[in-house]
Amino acid sequence: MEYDFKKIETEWQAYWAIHKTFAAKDGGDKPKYYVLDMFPYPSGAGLHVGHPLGYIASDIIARFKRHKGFNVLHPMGYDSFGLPAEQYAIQTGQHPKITTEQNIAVYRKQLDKIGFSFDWDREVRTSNPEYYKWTQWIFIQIFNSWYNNNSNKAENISTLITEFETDGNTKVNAVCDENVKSFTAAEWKAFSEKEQSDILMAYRMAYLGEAYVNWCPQLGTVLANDEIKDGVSERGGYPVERKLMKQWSMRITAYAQRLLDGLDTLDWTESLKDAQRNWIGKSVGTSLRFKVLTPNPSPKERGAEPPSYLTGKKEIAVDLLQKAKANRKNYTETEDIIWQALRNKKLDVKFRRQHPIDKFIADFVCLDQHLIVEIDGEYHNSNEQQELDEARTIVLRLNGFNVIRFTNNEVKNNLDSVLEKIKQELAATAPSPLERAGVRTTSEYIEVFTTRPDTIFGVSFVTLAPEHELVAGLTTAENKTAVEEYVTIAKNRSERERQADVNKITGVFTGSYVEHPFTGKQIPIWIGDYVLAGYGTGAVMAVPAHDSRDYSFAKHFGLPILEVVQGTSNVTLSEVEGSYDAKEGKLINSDFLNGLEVKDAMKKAIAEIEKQGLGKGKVNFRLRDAVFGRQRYWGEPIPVYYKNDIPYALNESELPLVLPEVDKYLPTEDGEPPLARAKNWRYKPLSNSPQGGEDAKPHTWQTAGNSSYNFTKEKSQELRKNQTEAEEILWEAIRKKSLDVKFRRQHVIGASIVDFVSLEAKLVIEVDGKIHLEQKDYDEARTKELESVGFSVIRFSNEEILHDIENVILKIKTTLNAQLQVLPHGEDLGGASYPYEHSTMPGWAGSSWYFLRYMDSHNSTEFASKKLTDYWKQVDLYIGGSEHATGHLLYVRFWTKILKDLGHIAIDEPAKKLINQGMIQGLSMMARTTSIGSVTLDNNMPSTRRTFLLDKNFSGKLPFQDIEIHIPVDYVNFQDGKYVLTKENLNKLIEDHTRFTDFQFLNESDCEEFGIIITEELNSDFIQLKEVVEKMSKSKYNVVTPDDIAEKFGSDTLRLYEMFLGPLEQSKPWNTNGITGVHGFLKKLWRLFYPAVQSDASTTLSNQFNVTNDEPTKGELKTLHKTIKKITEDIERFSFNTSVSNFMICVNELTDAKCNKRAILEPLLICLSPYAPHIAEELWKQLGHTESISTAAFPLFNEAYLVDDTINYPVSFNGKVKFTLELAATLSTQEVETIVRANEQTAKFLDGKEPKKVIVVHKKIVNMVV
RNA sequence: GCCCUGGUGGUGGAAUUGGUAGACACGCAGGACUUAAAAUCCUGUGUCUUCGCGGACGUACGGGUUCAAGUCCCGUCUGGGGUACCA
Repeated sequence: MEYDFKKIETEWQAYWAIHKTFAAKDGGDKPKYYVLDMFPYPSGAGLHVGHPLGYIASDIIARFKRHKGFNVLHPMGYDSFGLPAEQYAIQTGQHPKITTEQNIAVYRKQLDKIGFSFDWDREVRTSNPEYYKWTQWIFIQIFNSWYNNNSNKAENISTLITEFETDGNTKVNAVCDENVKSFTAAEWKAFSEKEQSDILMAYRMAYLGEAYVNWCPQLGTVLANDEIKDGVSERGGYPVERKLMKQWSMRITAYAQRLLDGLDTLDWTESLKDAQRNWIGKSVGTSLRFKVLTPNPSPKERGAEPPSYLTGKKEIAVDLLQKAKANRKNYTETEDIIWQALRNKKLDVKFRRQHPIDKFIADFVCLDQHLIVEIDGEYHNSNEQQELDEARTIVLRLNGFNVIRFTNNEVKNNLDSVLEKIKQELAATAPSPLERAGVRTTSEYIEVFTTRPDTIFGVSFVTLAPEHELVAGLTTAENKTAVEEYVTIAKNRSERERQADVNKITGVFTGSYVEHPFTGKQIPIWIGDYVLAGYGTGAVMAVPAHDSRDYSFAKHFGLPILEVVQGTSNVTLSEVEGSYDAKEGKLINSDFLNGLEVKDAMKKAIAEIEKQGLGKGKVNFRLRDAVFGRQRYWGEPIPVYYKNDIPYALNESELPLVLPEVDKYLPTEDGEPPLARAKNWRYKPLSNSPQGGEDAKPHTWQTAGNSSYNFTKEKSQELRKNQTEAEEILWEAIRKKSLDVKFRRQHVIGASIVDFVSLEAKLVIEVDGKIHLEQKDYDEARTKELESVGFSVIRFSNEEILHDIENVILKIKTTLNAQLQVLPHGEDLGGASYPYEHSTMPGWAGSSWYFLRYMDSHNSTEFASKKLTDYWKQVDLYIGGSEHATGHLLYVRFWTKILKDLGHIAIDEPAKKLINQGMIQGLSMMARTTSIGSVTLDNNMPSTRRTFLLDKNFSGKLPFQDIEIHIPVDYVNFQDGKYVLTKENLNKLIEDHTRFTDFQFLNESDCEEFGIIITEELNSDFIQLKEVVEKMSKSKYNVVTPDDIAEKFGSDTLRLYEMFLGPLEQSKPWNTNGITGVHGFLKKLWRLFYPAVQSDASTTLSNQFNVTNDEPTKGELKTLHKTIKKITEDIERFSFNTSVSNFMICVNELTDAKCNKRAILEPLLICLSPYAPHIAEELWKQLGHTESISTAAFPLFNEAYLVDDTINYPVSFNGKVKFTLELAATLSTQEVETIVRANEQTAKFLDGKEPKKVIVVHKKIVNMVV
């Protein structure tokens, strides 16, 4: 019998499905093991060979652990909410639910073919109401919690309210919004409901807050930071803008430190942990406050005077300015030297050049200190000119300016002394900085965050983010226009633009100053968009000498650069371009910090800052709160409604809040999200509820008072656990028949507990047991009571349900339809109704807890029972792509920690061990083409276009441009080590794809016709193609599906080959070339069981099952145990590619030994079964086993079989191996040395010399140093 | 820029703690079987050199440590991924 993989694989896949071979047990004696894959988003394109890579690896582990005696949980499901299905819905109108279901069906079929050992009974789909009910429930838990810094965990919001009621918020130490005002208990009680709600919102872990968000207009939604790549949306690649919006967010920042610390406990790759560390971005520094000095008086305040820098004579101001401008463009060499020096030499004051003063234009002017520097050219030497100069000086002096003059030569030859003189002059004339500005200090402060408090004396300006709240207040009148213009532009710049011009330096001066906390100097306040509003305080103290960004800004605007840290190289900053950012060196020019090392200076600076009350040590995180709302349709509705503008969460019993139907999947005309289109989709408290009407609490259906409500609720929970057979059958049927409305069982209505109820349809179904025969009266009264609260009631007897459940369901359906038609909706209900939140949850909501749902996926009363989450605990092994490093993997850790804090689960990290599988890229096939003519779209007209396919190596001259196009990989042959497209396949391609209709190979007559000049002979049979590695995608015609491979070679081959390609974590292009190797291996394995035997007298060989019970030889046992050992080690370190090699070695050796012994082959099958389960199961059965191989004990290797009698010692001279020597393993190192020394070959290599040293490593190697 | 990774034959990749570099597989070359093809099997295959035995050189490059380096250390180049005015 030949190896018929198709038959074997189909049969075994069916067997596993029927026998539920891989169903996990919720308990038992075996230790548990939880292997999880990242569940896929079911896209329309289906699976390609890259997708199953990680699933195969996890399946090998799952199967291996089963062999090792573990109770394995290995589930699979679908992350089925998401943008693509919705985008498709927008285009086609097809409901995303349908698209998703179709895609899932395809996925499932593809997955089943590969033979995974998933426990499909536990499947989850995030878009199923039974699932997202609990996603919504978790949202509500998070909404109802706050982060208490004292206990360092999230707590129920009620503990905060209690706190408010007793002490106000003065003693509260919480993670909350920054602008929360303090209040007393009395004030709290006096607040209105709206005010209280607003305050609580500032503390809630899930909150509605105004923040700058990433808005994507094309997708019509906001996006989280991790959903943006390179400034455009990850899905679709659309531009993203910054926009101030009110949005649901999650206070993940509260967990920044714990998310960081938790990483140390995890067995994840260092690179992945690093990615998270970077994303969280902890930086330790200090906050520091700079006192704001009031702006110079505005012209208004001074009485309509022109700005202070307009010092020219008013009558001729225009002429002067023009002249000055001309002069500025037309400067002498000397003027330029001094100008550059004045700008850069940190004179600490601002100079202007060619500035009008009275009727003159002075060369350089410092307005602040009333100093003029003039440069005298050659012609100044004449007497006439000297007189003129003197007169000029007098006029300037009269204007209140001091004047100093330098000659060209002085500047050129001795710039330093010139600068020194200017300095002295400045010092002599300078008023104190504060006097100069005529300044009074204000009570305002600018608070900055810095990680370099040691460089405080290097601060030469302060920069605010354009959005900083003080910007408007600090801007002086004369800077107002410029600042406003700048702020407007900066605010509207999209993320992409900002990223694109990182090097473009922009900014504007406010006109105001702060006071340096230690020197008292006046420091200008600038605005620059290199400062981010959202990080730290939105303001920085700029130290251009020691921060590259500050440096560029200072250079660009000619601001002073003050060096305060001397690096080890002793090069001063003026000698090199750029800032010195390193955190090592000695402090200079820094008063009390002088001479200290950076580290010590930091400590001292912080101490001093804290002592003087200027600020304090502070930690900042780069991590931002996660935006949670999405203005999209295909996601979980956020279970919130608004009453009087106050958001309320739905009650647990009202969940799920089912996604409503809409006419279009687009935003409304007013820009509201799609959910706003839903008709009558409003929150409706019951009209006749005692607390109904305007003041209704969000309990809707209960008609009894609270005390009895609590009692009945407890009872209903008890009843749910204690159902009769008929009730159980009906419940199953109701759930399975998907009646379009949701039923609850043993639900409290008024004072009664009804068997089944649909709150939506207001329909109660009651099951009457035997006792009802005697209590008809009571039942009737009960029915009446229910009807009085607006419910219809139908009753079924036990018999009806047990014997004709179909009919019962039919009746329910009919009643339901009737009921729904008469039932008034929304506002018509009589009572009040309130709008729901129209945003849906982001994609990461459902995936942040799915690993918990698998533990208890059918639980309808809890997200997962405590018993089961305690049993399954953490995921033991999680496999998935590294692209989720800063998204999913951070959020899932966040939710796990919250759920733990709130007491719902016992673990605080979702997955102990995580492995990233590499990406499998596609191998595209490119052909060079040149096209002639044009395509006509009219079907009646033949296309006049002809496209010639050229060889990869085509050399020659084309009359038209050659373009590379993708050739579908299915049509490409691999021959003689080259990828080629044959004539035959080209013809097929033309038949199959209209796109290639006008394609043809180039021939000689074409060349003549179109003037194509060729330099080598044309091949008319095939052309060679160029291979390019890129992403697998339909448009690149390089997709290879697992189905293709399974069809040709079988799933076992596919599994082995995917593993054989290389290390799991490495990315690699898909290449089918080597697949014959692993397929051949399986055939070779098969032949160990079905060796070729001569049948009868004929010469033909046939394969008969032939396994003997003979005793294995020592060599065979060695082969087996060597393999067991290697495989076990390989699996444990996830080195699947080497496992496959080892299987090949083993089978090769056994084939050589013609081994067909059960004692060898049986354990080998178990080893192989995780990798190639179908063939293993089949041969296992052939060996006479009746049970599946899947739980057969994994063989243990016996060291005894591996011990060799002899060791083949390599003998090396000076580290170079010259020959080997087979010696008994029992020999000591001494004996080995003696033997080797005595060896004749040794003598040859020693050439008579005595070795200096002989090293013998026992059982390894001998080395002689000559 | 910063962080993380990798660089080994024609190709994918082995070499787990420093101990015979290139396992295993593909490809290629030659051969067997076959009318032929497929399938299967056998032999060879790092580079240079030599008729051959053999010899020399080889893990991106340059140094170093060591009896011994793909592996450890220092420096440089380079591919890939992540991240970015985060103060």
